Amino acid sequence: MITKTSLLATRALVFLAEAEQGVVASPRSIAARLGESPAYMAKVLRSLVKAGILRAEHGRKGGVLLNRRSSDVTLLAIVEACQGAIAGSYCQDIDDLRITCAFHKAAVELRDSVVNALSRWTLEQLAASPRPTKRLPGDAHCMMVGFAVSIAPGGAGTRSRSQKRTRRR
Amino acid sequence: MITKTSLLATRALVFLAEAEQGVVASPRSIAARLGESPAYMAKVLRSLVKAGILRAEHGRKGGVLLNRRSSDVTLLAIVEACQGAIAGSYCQDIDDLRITCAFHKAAVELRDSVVNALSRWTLEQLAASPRPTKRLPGDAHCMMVGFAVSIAPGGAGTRSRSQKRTRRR
DNA sequence: CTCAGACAATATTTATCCGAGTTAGCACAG
DNA sequence: CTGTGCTAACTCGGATAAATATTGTCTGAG
Repeated sequence: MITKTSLLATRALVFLAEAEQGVVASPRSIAARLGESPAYMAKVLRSLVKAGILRAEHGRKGGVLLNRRSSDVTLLAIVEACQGAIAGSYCQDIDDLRITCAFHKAAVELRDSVVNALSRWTLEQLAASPRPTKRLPGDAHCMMVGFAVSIAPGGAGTRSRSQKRTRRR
Repeated sequence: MITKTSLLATRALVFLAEAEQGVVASPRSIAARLGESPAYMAKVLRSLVKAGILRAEHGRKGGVLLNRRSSDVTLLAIVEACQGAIAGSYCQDIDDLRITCAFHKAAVELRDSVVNALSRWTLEQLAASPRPTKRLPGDAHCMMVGFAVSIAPGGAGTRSRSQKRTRRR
């Protein structure tokens, strides 16, 4: 539902939101800080620039920085920047729901639920509490911190490939 | 979000709900009626049997029939039968949300939104209004009727392969 | 450093196929 | 009328294949 790309984008944005205002960070430094692949990070950040969430600075000391206040960036905007628009409907968009099948109505309701849930959260809120406040029970890990857990349906916890390859600091 | 497999399962179940009570239908006949591939239909129906939504009858005149009242079958159960459990959370399941990061809280809220939206709809409701009541505007098509539309993010309408190959009646 | 892709690797979804087993229908011999 | 054998139509549990999507890398130009 939320892809690994969207999660990485969120983590990068939280990192930038926590940084000093106006600080320009390069994809390489963000990737190093988060323990992820620089090439992949660059790609993800590009889609955030394209969506207007980030602004890029060219040149030798270039990189990216937040283009809006973190209170103005919703989780919906982040997810849509990475995954594209939340599916409109499972029938084509039709204004008058009275004439559609019941399944269409259910699909619209589902989409609205997802959009509402994602819209309620902002980058500011995510950055205010970016990590667990205590040690998680058992061998649970927090994905915002960097141990990837499979989020496939019925997901079993596994290390992502990038985790295996990229040395964490 | 809702895969093509889940959609096909829903269409098959609506078909069975509309049929007479207790009627056993074979995958081949359901596939023919819905204009889909018999082999794929058989596979989809097997997962519904496994989930207890349908019951199978062996033998020459075998097939499937509803195992519960249609008012007791939720859209959530159908989707989970096909796609697996709606992702628990993007961190491992943790009861005490007070100690998790904000993103975890958002993820749990998102999952709950999806589960709630899907739980609100039953097979009975979907079967009560299985088709649009009027001709849809433009060249829009209803997926419950059988013209597949791409539901990928930013989806553009396309014919599914099975639609191209299987002659509709 | 960014950018815009192209490309590659991996994973998931869609779809088919197969052998073993179950059940019913039918032809035929007795 | 009964028993037998064959055939056909089904289920089941996977394995396999094709198509699509996601993750991740690379390159040249700026």
